[in-house]
Amino acid sequence: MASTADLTVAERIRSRFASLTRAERQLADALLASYPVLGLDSIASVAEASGVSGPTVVRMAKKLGFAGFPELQAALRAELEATISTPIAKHDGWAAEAPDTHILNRFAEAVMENLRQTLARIDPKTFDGAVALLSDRERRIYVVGGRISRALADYFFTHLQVVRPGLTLIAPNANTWPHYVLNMQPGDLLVLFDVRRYEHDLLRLAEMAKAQGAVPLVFTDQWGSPATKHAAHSFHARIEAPSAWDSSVVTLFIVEALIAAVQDSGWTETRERMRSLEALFDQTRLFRKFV
Amino acid sequence: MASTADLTVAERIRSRFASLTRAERQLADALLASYPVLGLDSIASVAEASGVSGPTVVRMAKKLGFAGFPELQAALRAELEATISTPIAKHDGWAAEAPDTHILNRFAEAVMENLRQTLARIDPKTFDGAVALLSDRERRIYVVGGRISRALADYFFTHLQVVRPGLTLIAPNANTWPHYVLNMQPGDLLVLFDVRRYEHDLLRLAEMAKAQGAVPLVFTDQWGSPATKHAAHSFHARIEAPSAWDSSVVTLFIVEALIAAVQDSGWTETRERMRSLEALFDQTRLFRKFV
DNA sequence: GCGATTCTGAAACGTTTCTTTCGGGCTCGC
DNA sequence: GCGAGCCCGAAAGAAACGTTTCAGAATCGC
Repeated sequence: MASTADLTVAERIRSRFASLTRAERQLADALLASYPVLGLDSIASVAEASGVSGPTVVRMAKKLGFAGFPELQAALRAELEATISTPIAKHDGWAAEAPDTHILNRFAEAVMENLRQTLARIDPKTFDGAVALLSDRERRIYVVGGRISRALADYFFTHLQVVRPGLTLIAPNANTWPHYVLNMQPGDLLVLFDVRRYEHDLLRLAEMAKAQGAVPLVFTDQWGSPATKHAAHSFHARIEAPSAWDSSVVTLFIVEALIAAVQDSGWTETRERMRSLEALFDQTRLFRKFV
Repeated sequence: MASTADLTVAERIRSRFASLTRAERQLADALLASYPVLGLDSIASVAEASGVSGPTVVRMAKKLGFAGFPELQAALRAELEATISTPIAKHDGWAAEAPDTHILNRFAEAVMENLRQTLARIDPKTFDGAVALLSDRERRIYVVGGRISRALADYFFTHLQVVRPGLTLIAPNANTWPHYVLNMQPGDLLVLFDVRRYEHDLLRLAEMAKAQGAVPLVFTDQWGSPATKHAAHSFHARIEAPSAWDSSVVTLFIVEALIAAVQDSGWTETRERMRSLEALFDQTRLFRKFV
């Protein structure tokens, strides 16, 4: 059956339509009419939906070159997968002069796959919900991270601080955390970065904050920090990498996208704040004018 | 079950993710990663593909509000039928349930384009050269970043510190920088993060360090920090984003790939160091054992 | 630390599904 | 009109599938 190996099920049906019997044509019509979903159902369902008997379904599957009906279904699933989720990590995006096995290209492949799968998991409602919370100027925002994710927390804090007031970066030392909780008002946000290995203190902090009426918002990995149990919203970034460590690239992506969205939601204010910031920089002559 | 009756399977998974167990999360992740095709396969296949057991699949189906796995499959087929008529997401890898114009998808497009173009520009020789320098245990390494890129410098420092000794994170305050320069030996590395707007002090630091015999290594954007003039190697990450700020995602990508490469170059030593680190963590009981 | 609780997969079980058999029914040619 | 040959589905048999049970393992709370 090598000749038909790479044809789709639909193509096989059409090409052999002439040699099909009456009942088989009736079945073929039904399959093509609601393609490919009907073919993914059981034989009994397919048979009933197309008004033929079970054996007819099996016979046609064999006529089309399959060993049996399950093999036809497998072919349908394979088609579907190819149609729906073509990997974005096409090789054209790679460092062309390095071999495929170079760490750069292996890493690129992993990161693109992480991004693709993470996007498939993000619920836009979660995203928009988080944006709404972060945009609410009435709420203070506390930001905290773990050992590795502290840099991400720092990044988040630095950027959002430009967009809006009322931010606090919680110090790394867990001993001081109760002090922050003491100041939290109901409705305040606790933005918490926690990727494996999850830190117990962060879970405690989330619990304490929640008890105080604060709203936890968690950035974590695909497995999920235990703190997500208490979270109003949580973001799960896929972090796999060809390395002894996990990749934070996708988490950073989410952070940046969130900040961009918050910034959009109050753009006139943000613009004003950025202008003020520019003026302050000019005064301190911290930066060169331009390059 | 009326409340969840009209949710998609994907939505049900996401909304109940927090209440899933470890194995169930692993399964949920796999299902969403190749959604919806994987879920249309048999329990045995799903279980194997996601590395869990059959019973786990059944249990999760029930947790999601279905009578059993077949009912979940039926729901998937129904979804597929409903969406199959609409043109399938051309932009594979996007958040399929959000419109193309949603900030998430616009950001994803920008980041992937950044990654592609950056990879096309990276010379593997530069990369390998930097790896060789960073792997040389004879050289001390000083790490410094600008206002925004400080978080990246921090991240770089934290990870490389596990891989090898001899790292110093330079404090943000430029006043103290001459002290560090004073201690630099010829051959030492200065890893410098500088994206626009380029900071004059960082340029000065690079000049001073070079005069002392140190070797500057610069992470910057596509336009290039002025400090690249003095650099032994420089990495230009493309940083465009649909936002008022630049994206650091690709820079972080290069950082992680570099660290992975350095780690590979001295894996036996790295492994030993990581074990020691584990032991230290165990002693301080800073982390929970696992998920 | 040490029980109580929860989680998890191997194995057994019952069910559904797929396949084959086989005889009635239909078509077509003469 | 009549028989040969093909088509078709009911029913039985075979295989795969989904489900439940249960005991070991991991985790949690004290």
